[in-house]
Amino acid sequence: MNVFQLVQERFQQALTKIEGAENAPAPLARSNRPEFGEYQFNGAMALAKMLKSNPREIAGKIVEAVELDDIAESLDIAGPGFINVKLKSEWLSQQVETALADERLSVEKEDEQTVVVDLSSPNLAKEMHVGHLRSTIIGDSVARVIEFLGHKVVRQNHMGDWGTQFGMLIAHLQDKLAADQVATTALSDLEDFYREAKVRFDDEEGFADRARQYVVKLQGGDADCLKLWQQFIDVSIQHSEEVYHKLNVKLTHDDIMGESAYNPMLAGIVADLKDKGIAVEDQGAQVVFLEELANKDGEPAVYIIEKSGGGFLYSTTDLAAMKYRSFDLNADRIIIFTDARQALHFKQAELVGRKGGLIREETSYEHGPFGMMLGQDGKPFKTRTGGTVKLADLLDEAVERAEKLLSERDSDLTAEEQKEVARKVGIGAIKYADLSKNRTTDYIFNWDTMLSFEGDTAPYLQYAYTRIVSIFRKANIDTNGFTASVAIAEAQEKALAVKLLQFVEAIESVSKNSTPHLLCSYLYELSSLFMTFYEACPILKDGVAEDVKQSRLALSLLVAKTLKQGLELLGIETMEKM
RNA sequence: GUCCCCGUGGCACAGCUGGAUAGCGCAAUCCCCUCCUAAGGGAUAGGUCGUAGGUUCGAAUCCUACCGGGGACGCCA
Repeated sequence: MNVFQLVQERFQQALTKIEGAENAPAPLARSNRPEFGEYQFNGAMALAKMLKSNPREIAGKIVEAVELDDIAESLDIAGPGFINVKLKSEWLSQQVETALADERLSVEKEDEQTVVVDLSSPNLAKEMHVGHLRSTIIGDSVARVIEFLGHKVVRQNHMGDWGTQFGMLIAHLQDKLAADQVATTALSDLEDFYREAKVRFDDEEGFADRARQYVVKLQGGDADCLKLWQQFIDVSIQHSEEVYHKLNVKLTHDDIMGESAYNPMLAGIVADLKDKGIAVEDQGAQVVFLEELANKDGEPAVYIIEKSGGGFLYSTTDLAAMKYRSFDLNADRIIIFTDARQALHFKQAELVGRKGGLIREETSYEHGPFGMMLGQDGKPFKTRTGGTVKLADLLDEAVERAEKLLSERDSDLTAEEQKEVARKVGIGAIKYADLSKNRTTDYIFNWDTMLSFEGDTAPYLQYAYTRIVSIFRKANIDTNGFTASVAIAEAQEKALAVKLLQFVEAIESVSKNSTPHLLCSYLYELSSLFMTFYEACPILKDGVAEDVKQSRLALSLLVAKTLKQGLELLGIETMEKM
């Protein structure tokens, strides 16, 4: 049950009964003040203008026409013509009871779509660093949400396993082998190996050309190259999977669909686009000129799909991926999470794909951009020694800090339990710090903010959850199958109930916009309202009437269930004690 | 040069299709643990929403210009 939608539909219906307003929009908003009720209809003002009438008069007509008696206790016209909807406590109580009895917490499934989510996509030539965090966890969360809403989600880890950098690595490895050095040792620290190769690529005469030749050989299926390449891939994938495990991300080996997987399609894509007259040869390379993105002088933008020396680029791979996802996987939506620098690339890719029939008309192609992580100095994030921060190290640090905090406080947890709690808190804090931001711009990485356990953080949400579980434990009541009749009386109870029913609104907007931060803020607000309720409305204390106690227990339990479900959709774990 | 993104209290951020007195967290000051876990609650202080125009009954939100920051723009991904 989506309350927002329900109320909006009722207003929409009401408008059809008013002459001249039959097709008018029905703008509804959530109220920001309790005295204005829970929802407000803002359409009267615009409508009054359209009908050349008085807005408050129009509002009066709408109030008369709208049928909300079953759910609203009052409809007030305020200010220039706002219609404030105050929901009935009895109705809210009943909705809470219904949601509590429903495994899905009253979240209905949507009509099933096939949604391809392209996430994480690390560059396998390097160890995962902090910059890979966003694509991985934002993609993971959005995929979970869409799945929860009843869709078929195909996760695709578009690993960077096929570009120029592998030619570079192979060339370097070849030289090391020729010099009788043990290659497996060299591979054990991929990061160093990559750095060495990169230095040679940038500085050493002739090395870059050799590297490029290796790429062509690799893409052409040369057996020796493939063998060396495989060595890098295996080491690197194993490393990524360790990180995913630590991060509690739902990505498996089966989700890997790296760039190399599209290799057999690349030549065909280019040939097809040439046949259709979309791609042409220019300066030795195969390119598509895009008039749609021309500058003021009429010069079209250029999208290169094959290099002058032969050899394909990530643009070619992305076109192949587009085709595969749209036609073979039958995707209704394709959502790609990468950093914002690639925005133009994906815009161009879509233009080319649409022209060339590489994507079905009904497939939506969406890029979910986000900013890069910067250091305090505003430059790309580095360690004190100048290296990039490894993602695995960041995660370990978070867990260590949580462990330290836990060991400093009184606790009835065993050492083992403490460790587990610290892991969930530490990892949760990092993920939440990132997921709760909507920035498409670059943002400053700060250890202390990211590893804070106070305020608007994951531990705050986890803490709210444990508090509720603790109440039930103390009262010796099983949460499984617990039901009670709910009777909302206090303001804090009502605010909490209203927020609880808005869970579906939150996750639907996450699905629609691919923005998990909306779920973060929802869960934070819910927790915050619970904390207020918890302070103001005693549950187990002496003097609380039995029916009130039962009602408050039910309300609390629905909060716990919503928090647990919501956090799970963010990929953040909960615990019974902390 | 062209295009894209961003500019909200000391810091870090929310503000959905324009709506009623711009929210939240850190940090600051002050309260609250014989009481369901103080990783908490309550209160105070702090903002001409980059600047200037425009559209509108109404603008942080839409439009234009400018300033400032970041990014992308043919053989990296």
